[in-house]
Amino acid sequence: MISLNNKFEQLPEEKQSRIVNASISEFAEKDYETASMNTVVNQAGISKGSLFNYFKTKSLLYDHIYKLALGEVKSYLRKVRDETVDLPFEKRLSKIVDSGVQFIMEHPRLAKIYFRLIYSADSPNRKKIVSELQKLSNDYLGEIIQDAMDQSELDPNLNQGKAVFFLDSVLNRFLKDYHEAISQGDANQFNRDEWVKGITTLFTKGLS
Amino acid sequence: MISLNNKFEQLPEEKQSRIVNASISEFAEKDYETASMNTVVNQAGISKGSLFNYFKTKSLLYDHIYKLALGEVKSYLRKVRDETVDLPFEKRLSKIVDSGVQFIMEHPRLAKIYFRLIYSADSPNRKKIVSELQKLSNDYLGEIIQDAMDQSELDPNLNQGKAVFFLDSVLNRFLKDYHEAISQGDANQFNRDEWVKGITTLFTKGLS
DNA sequence: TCCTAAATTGACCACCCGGTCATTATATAA
DNA sequence: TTATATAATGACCGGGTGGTCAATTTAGGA
Repeated sequence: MISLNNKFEQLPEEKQSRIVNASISEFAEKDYETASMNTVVNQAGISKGSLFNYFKTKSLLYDHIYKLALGEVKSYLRKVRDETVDLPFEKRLSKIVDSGVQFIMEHPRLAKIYFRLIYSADSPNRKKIVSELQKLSNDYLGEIIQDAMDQSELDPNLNQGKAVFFLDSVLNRFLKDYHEAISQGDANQFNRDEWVKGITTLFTKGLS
Repeated sequence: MISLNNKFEQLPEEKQSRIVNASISEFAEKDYETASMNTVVNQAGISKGSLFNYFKTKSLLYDHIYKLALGEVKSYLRKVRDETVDLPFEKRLSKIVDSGVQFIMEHPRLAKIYFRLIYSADSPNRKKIVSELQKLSNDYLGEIIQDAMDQSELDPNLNQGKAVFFLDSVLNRFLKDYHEAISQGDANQFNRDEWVKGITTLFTKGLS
């Protein structure tokens, strides 16, 4: 039952990674409709027929890449969650932001695909993908907020869903701006520590 | 010196609005690269040659539409700002959200172009446009927060820039989700009043 | 070494794109 | 009514797209 039809997975790893690499670059640079299979094959150094032999359609190639990106994101989230279970809320939040920033710096192209997917984008399975990501984020941030409530670092009676929504909004926006700043060269107009302190204060005491 | 070269503006209004209408639909439905001039001319009921006579390039047509959309947004913002100058922060915030929701319902296609532009999008002058929008929003929300600080509804010592960033993040995210929910039919999972109360509380007292 | 089965190739297909421009239709003034 | 200037048309162009498939190269067992 293992690997029925994916000829791609049978390929030597070096060739696989050439293809994956070229695909990531292309889907990071252009949105789904505009990304070109011709560019991918040229950059990967294989023939067009081969690519369409490995992936029957453009949509299936995109699927492969997106799942790969999502897997990376998930493992990052899991790692930071597990590494911070017994830290106080503020420290935890700080680590989350740090690891987000780190992910962006280590995988700028995957980050671009991620943001392209979340905001706008008419990718093949957009609705399904976005709701999957939504759930992922909800579970993840929900857990962290719940922990903070259990430890009485946040009001135990607060509306968890709303808190998650606020946190998610601000986090995503920060990371998106950060990513954009980096990919335009003029990075570190962002003081990360100060920013983290700001959002923690917002959550625990408000702005007043 | 008035209207040197724009043959478009000389057209009878009915024809203009047919073209504008078709263009808005197309740019709302597809992103810039994918949007088709052929679709526009067919939907507008004019010939291709004519459209390219009125607008020399696709990019110039997009410019026209985008400026039109931005004008509508601005007038909305101005209106709600002026109508709420002497209301308390919470009421003011509530009105802002309301007017955002109202705009989305009255101009769903313009809203779609707006969101497409802000997030992702490889539109011709993206960088310039986005920074213009950023400035608009900063000035607008900055003014409202400054007023609240002056009235001691918010801490007079708080970092205004940061406050604007938080508010902008949450507002935009809310409106984006709201817009998406509406355009998928399953609206009003959103309790607007409760949501407004939530964000006001967050800003004035935090979540704890 | 030869034969065969599988992997790889790139010319080719139908289609669509933004943009052009010679031709045609329309409005206006004489 | 006719001559002329202006507006509108759509066939056409070069180029790019996702996808196909007959022909070729490659690999491995006998």
